[in-house]
Amino acid sequence: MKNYTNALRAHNLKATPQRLAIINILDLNGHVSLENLYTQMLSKFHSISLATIYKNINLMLESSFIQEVKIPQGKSVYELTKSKHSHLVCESCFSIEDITIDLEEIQKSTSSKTQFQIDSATVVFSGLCEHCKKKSF
Amino acid sequence: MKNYTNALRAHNLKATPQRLAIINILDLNGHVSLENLYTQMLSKFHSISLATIYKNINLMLESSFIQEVKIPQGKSVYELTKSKHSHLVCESCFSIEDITIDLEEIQKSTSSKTQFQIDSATVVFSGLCEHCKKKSF
DNA sequence: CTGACTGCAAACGTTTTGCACGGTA
DNA sequence: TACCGTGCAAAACGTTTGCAGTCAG
Repeated sequence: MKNYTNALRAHNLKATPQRLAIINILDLNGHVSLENLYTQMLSKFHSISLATIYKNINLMLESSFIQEVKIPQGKSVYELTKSKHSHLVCESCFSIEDITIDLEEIQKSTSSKTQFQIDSATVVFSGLCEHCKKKSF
Repeated sequence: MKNYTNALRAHNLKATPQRLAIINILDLNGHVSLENLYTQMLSKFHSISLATIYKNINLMLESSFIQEVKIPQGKSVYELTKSKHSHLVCESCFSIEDITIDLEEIQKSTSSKTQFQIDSATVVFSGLCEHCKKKSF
């Protein structure tokens, strides 16, 4: 289990047990909704406050330690900030996978077509994951 | 000004003045946040209720008459449902442009790489619009 | 004329805030 | 020890609901 103490300090955040637990949950689960995170935190800290969760999520968002992923037809989930990637959302089991895609060409042609300067791209593909695709027959 | 009465009826929604006004605002503005919509509605219906706005937005979302666009770093906006397209969001003036891009290739290669069945794609490019790009020098 | 829609007020769920206490560095 | 962080309670928001009156079809 990776130790995130120094990573937190590098973002000027104290390494409290609650924070380390939040990060570990994100690390293990990949993508977690707030209510899911709260539920998991409750099993580790029986008196954890929702306010603490919110405060930490917001602090870690501000310092870009984590990122919010807005799901088109669902609730936001949070993930540790990692290298640029896109998401696949299963509309049946609501699982989320990371995927790396090359948008270079599209961004270039879009930029030149519109004169818009593109700094970042958010891409979410929705459909059925491998498992649910099979089940749907 | 296009008349949306029949379009509403086709979705089993009565063509009330409030609804027609909402639709016209979306039509004229392209993309509108809830608070912006409420403000604009207030100037036409001095006693419009926020509840009415919400009820109508939700009904029109359910019938796919309109769609929600979740903006990565901002509030959701609503738009009339039109042919498939993506969005360019200016992080300086917060304007939103529609754009059509071809994702065929990327979807195909992503599908075969992951075994994920892709049914739809949500793409938002963020950056600077033509106007703000010039101002930023 | 009847069911659907509106506006109001209240309820609800989610997120934020203030404060006293406790823990990290 | 000095802040920063936590937990609690209350407040602030955003959204939904119930209801009585009104309107579109």
